[in-house]
Amino acid sequence: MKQGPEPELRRHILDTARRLLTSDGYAALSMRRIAREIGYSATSIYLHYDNKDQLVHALIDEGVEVLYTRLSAVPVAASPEERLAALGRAYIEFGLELPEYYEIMYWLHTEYIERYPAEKYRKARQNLNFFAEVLREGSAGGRFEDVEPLLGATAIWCQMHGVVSLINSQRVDRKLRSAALVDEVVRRIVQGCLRT
Amino acid sequence: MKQGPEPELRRHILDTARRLLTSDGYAALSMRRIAREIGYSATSIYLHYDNKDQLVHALIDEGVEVLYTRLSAVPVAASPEERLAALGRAYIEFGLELPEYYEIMYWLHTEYIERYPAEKYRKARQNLNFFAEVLREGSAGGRFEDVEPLLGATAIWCQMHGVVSLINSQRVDRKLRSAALVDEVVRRIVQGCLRT
Amino acid sequence: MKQGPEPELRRHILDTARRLLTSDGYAALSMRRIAREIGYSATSIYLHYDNKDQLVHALIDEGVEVLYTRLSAVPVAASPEERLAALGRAYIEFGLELPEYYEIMYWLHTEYIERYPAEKYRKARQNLNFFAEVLREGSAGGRFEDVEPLLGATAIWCQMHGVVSLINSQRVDRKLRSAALVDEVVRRIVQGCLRT
Amino acid sequence: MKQGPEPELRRHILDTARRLLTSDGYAALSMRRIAREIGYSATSIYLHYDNKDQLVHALIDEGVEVLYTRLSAVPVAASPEERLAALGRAYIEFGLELPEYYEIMYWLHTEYIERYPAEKYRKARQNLNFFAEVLREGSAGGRFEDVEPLLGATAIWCQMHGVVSLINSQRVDRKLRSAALVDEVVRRIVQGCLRT
DNA sequence: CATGAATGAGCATTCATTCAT
DNA sequence: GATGAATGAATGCTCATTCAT
Repeated sequence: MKQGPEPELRRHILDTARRLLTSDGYAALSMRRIAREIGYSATSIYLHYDNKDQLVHALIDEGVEVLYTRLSAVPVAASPEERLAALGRAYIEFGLELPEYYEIMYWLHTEYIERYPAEKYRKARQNLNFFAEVLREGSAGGRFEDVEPLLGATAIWCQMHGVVSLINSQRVDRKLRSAALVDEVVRRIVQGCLRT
Repeated sequence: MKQGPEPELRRHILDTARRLLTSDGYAALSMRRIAREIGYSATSIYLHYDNKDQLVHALIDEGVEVLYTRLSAVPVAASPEERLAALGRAYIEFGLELPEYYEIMYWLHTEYIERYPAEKYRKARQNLNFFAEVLREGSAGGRFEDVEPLLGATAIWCQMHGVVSLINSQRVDRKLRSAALVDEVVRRIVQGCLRT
Repeated sequence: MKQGPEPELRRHILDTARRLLTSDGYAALSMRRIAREIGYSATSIYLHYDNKDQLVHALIDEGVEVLYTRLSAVPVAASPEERLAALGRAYIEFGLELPEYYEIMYWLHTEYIERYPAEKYRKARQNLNFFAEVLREGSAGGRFEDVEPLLGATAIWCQMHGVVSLINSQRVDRKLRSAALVDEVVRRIVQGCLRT
Repeated sequence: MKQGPEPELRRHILDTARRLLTSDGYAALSMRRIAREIGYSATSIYLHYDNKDQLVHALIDEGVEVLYTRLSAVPVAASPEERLAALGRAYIEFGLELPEYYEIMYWLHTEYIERYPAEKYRKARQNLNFFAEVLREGSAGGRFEDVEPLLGATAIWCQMHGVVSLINSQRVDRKLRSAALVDEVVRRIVQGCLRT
């Protein structure tokens, strides 16, 4: 990957790529289209990214990074329940507020994931640890059911990813307010952990 | 949409399209590839579907239909909890066993959703009713928390869609067995409904 | 390879390709360029040839075929010397009169040869047999030196290919008449075989 | 052409160009690839060569030069036959041992020949004189047939060029050993000159 | 019912070259 | 001497679609 001291255009490229992806869908993410949009020749993009793969990977990288930053910023809480709720809410809000960052991580077909460097992949998984950790705490404190942390965290991930994914693709009944759905999902995330 | 008296080829087209989609990915879903695969000319497909949109819509229709059939076949159960678990399991199994039916509904949908006829869209929503119904029952019987049924059903949908989606796109840690994750998700679906 | 009953355009394509190759060189042999030249869209060429490789192979095929036809047409002769001279002259004349057929067989880089079907390759070699055969005859009759026929034929091939190649690429001194050079080469071909 | 006081980079450029040409074929001979390979920017090459034409011409120049040096180094011999054989062998060995020097003179030449300066062209012809000279000697001494020296030399050139060309492009039957073919060609070169 | 012929638009990528620094 | 940024043109190839038959 190239890494010049001129990151302006790189930013422009990434932002435009993201905008295109969310506004016009997967098919709009073409080198030519991005170039046209930023008013440069298609060739110019190749001055900053060796090929489309690397550009897409850069997009994914940023998504992973931003999510990590957001989860890191979740303040400590009085109880595991509260912390879990806060983390879940942070994840979901990230997905809803920055769909252009979120969707690139999930919309893109497996083909891009296959070529995604294993090392970065591991970093992406790190975000799950926030959840595994709080499950461990809650479990140790006796408040949460004893469930294998990775398993529990992944199940919670399913809930969070599901709600972000359905809302962003506008599949949720219009009669429902998104905020209400998010609240309910968060409530179910926590309740699903409690010892019965 | 055209509706000739020769449904054999239509079947052949849809099946092939689905097979291509899951075997070779999104990019393989082209009129030409389908035609080549079934041994007909590309033009022939247009005798049965006006354009690619309509073909894709037909694929989605079938997915909705098959899911409906599966959910309808879930037997009555002794308790709302059991019925809910059975319904959830049925949904998830549908998504995992027939990814070629499931993915086209959610993965491709996003690009075709705008052009998807509103009337069919409503029919797709019907599948949510199975879940809203059992929530109503459980709530009436005092076992379930009192939650607005559509809201609760949608939250459950998030859980189911999330797990299907993450497993099928192979994003779940390989250390986890899919079956275990599904069990945990189902468990959390039920527990999320219980009165506390 | 496609093989429709509509060979007109195929002919047009092949002829144009050959003309371009000899007039404007290797780089002019592009699908788009051919298309532009024949007044069709680039896509149309793909209706007749699956890809560029197959088109080029078709060009080579025809060259091999025409050469074979010409060598076959060389009449029987009174002596091996005369037959050898006639064969050599036929080969060289083929190369000089139909450079567009000859050059495609030799100019094109090895990359095309690597993908050339082995079976056709063998057929191309067949043309060497005409020469091996007459060497065998001459040797049996005691007129020619005893040299392994394949070896001798290949050495003669070098002479023929060399003269065609140098004349066609205009490397021969302008003071020399081509006809004189060809005569001299043919003379040397025969004399190189004679028993000393 | 530019002529700076820094010939190191020029050397580096030419060597790399040649290496690329023989290792990865014709298509690899691009300014960008050369630049990448030597670790300089593409622009830098233009400090030493006005354009690709001039670079290629420089490559050809060197080929002509090296061949001249090799032919010059052929020691005097007892007889014209021996000297002719030695010269022929030297030419062929040059072509086979240094294909990166030889091929650029003949393979690429065709596309660049039109723009090759006439003055250099004449120098290239000089190499033919070695052969014309020995023909003259042999003829004077009565051992060789009386053939116009330029004509004879050119005919011999055809033989040498043919064998180098066919072997290097791997068109010779694998059953044949290159060394045997070269021997036979050299033998025929000499025999073709002898008075009968 | 079915097809072959045809096309314009699009794709990712590479190229030789220029120009300001 | 050297470079980064930039570009227009070109490449092989695929696509959805149309139309006359």
